[in-house]
Amino acid sequence: MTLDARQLGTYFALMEAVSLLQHHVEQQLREEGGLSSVQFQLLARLAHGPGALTMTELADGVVYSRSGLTYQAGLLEKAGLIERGPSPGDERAIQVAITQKGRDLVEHVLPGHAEVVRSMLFDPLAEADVETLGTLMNRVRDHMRALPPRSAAPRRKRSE
Amino acid sequence: MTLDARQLGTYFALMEAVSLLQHHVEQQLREEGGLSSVQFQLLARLAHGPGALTMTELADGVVYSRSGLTYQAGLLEKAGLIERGPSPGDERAIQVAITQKGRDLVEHVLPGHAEVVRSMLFDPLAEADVETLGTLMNRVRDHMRALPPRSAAPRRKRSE
DNA sequence: GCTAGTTGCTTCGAATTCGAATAACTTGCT
DNA sequence: AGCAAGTTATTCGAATTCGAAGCAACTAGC
Repeated sequence: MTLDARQLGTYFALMEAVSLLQHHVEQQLREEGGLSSVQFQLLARLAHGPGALTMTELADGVVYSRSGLTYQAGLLEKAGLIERGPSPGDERAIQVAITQKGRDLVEHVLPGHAEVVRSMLFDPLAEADVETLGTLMNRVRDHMRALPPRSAAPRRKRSE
Repeated sequence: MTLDARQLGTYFALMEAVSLLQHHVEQQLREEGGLSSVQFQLLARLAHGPGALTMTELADGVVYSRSGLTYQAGLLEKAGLIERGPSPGDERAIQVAITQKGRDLVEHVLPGHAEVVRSMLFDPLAEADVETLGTLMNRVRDHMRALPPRSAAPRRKRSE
């Protein structure tokens, strides 16, 4: 089963565009905030969310390995942007919370970040296109999230 | 200038979906061919193109740093999947060509690769959606490629 | 044909990433 | 209770990445 020409073209355009966008976003964040893209995503998730999250919840949101998250959390904590504390319910879990300094930094780089995304991604799209793209990618994203984890799906309790 | 809610939702869905897809593709390539995503892209580009490419041409296509490409080309050559030779016109350029073994490997992992992309990305999309997505992303990609290069940093005075 | 500047690639060091192994804790089963 | 199995986070080593510096070859100007 192979992909037809149209699918291939769509696939390549999608991956290349995102790759280019990622690259530019990375540079903007580095220049204006000294942050990597991953660090910004972590901070933004913490800043936007209601309260503290555990390491696992954070990793799930960013598609990151746990060990990589430990490393980044160490850097962010050393920089005073987040704080780690024990979790009330579960002794082995860690609650990660953003500090005021972290919030300030996110606020500081956010305009530039938004500007890069706007000028690169949304500039060539009409308003209706943005909605269309959003609808499609939300559908795709939800579909991907619902797929069984690749390779040897550990048996889960029956559907819930 | 900030992004509105619809733009944000579109942006997040796009990045997350591609991230998930990347992750699964990476696993499939590793399992079935012992290749990283980057290595596969390089081989695929060489296999599909007309003939040999220079290192720079290869790097441009994959948005990779030159030094990273040198490293990967070294690995691929050691594995016998590509060959590096002098370039006719320019003594300092390197012509990179794929070997038969490289072609065979690409052919071997291609079906699985296509299957992952199909089941994750195209499964939830109707035919018309694929065309729509392709049209939009091609437009975005072309727009991004046409933007002034990121490296032209106007102000470089922060010497710290 | 010489010298300065540019281009193509590689080498080097530092930072980041992942997976496997480990430690601490929780849950389930008998 | 007590032991086995699962979960959560970290540490460790190996692989990969990037940018800066270095080298060799080309180009332009004199």
